Amino acid sequence: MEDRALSCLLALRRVLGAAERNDRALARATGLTTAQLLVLRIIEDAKEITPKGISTRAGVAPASATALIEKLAQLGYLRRRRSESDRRKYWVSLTEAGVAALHSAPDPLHQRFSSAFDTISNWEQAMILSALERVAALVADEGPDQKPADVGVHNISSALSFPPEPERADPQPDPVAT
Amino acid sequence: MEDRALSCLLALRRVLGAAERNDRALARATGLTTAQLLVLRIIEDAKEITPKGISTRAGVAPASATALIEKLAQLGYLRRRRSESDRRKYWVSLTEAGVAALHSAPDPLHQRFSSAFDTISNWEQAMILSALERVAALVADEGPDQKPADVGVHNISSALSFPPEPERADPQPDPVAT
DNA sequence: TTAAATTACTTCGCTATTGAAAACATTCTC
DNA sequence: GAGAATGTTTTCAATAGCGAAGTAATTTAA
Repeated sequence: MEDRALSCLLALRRVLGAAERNDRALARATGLTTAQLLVLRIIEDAKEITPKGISTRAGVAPASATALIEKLAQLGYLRRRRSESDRRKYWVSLTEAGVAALHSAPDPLHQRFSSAFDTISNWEQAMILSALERVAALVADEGPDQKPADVGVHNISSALSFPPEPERADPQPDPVAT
Repeated sequence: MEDRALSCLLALRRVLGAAERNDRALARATGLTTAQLLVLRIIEDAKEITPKGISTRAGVAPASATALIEKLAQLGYLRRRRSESDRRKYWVSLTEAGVAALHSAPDPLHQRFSSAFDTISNWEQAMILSALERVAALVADEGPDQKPADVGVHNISSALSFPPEPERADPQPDPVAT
């Protein structure tokens, strides 16, 4: 059992190494950080999302989300419009340029992963996703009182899709001053 | 299906993020960075090693090795002595304090992961390990011109073991001025 | 309705890390 | 040897990311 935990950590380390090597290549090639690209991807996936949502999904601090958004906005890749129902927050979405940048920017690791991922069987995809979510939870820095035991297959189904952003509304455009 | 690949990458991102945040927690608690701890481990393993060797094994830039060594030297955890055969370089080794610090410093991530890991069911452990191995393989970048061996560390370093240092020589003490 | 607590985001100061180039030492070549 | 090329370490400027504290909007409670 010990060995298994260690093996997990070693596997993670390999993944990490590949990711970091990839980051540098990407930054040199496209001028976009992996984190920036990830944010673009998240926004595209969500259509519209708040800084908090980005922070949560990307696993970065809120302060970092602010910086990432600001940078991408400066590049003209996204637009912001204040929420009407809650004026503390705002909605971020991709511009044409953002979509273009996202799709033209190659991310070797993500592409490699995605295409390889597509070739494996459905149930294994689900298993992998579930396992990763699980590991993310295990490693998450939260209170010591988790509830780890008794997890079954329902885990997998719950891991299958993003929790959709609950709120959806707030139609009118309402630009945010820089 | 697309979503699943993305979700995997996002989960991975969160794991890496947690590892990094963990580094900071470790730093605050013990005054040692994961990278610093790794360097201590490397030095202990090698008995005596040059900055270049540290840089290579830890997978950090030479400039970073300099900074790490400087910091650890200030803490009194290591000593340096100029090489006699080649006066460009110098040898780094642990002090008593360094050995003590190394052995008393816990690695929270490793520990937290391991203990959490132990509490989950056997089949799920196996599933997670299998999935991680799979992901590592999917993501592996055996580039034709890159030597991926022992590059990129930073986090999850607790799971490391080190390749042996080839060189060995150069005995006499010969302190290096700061 | 007002005050307190919560939530969302931003600003600021800091650290770790890096690439590029400087500063030296060594080795190679003529 | 002299000079060039190579190798080792350091300095420097830049950047990403974070935590803590601050601001603003919302919700809860009294």
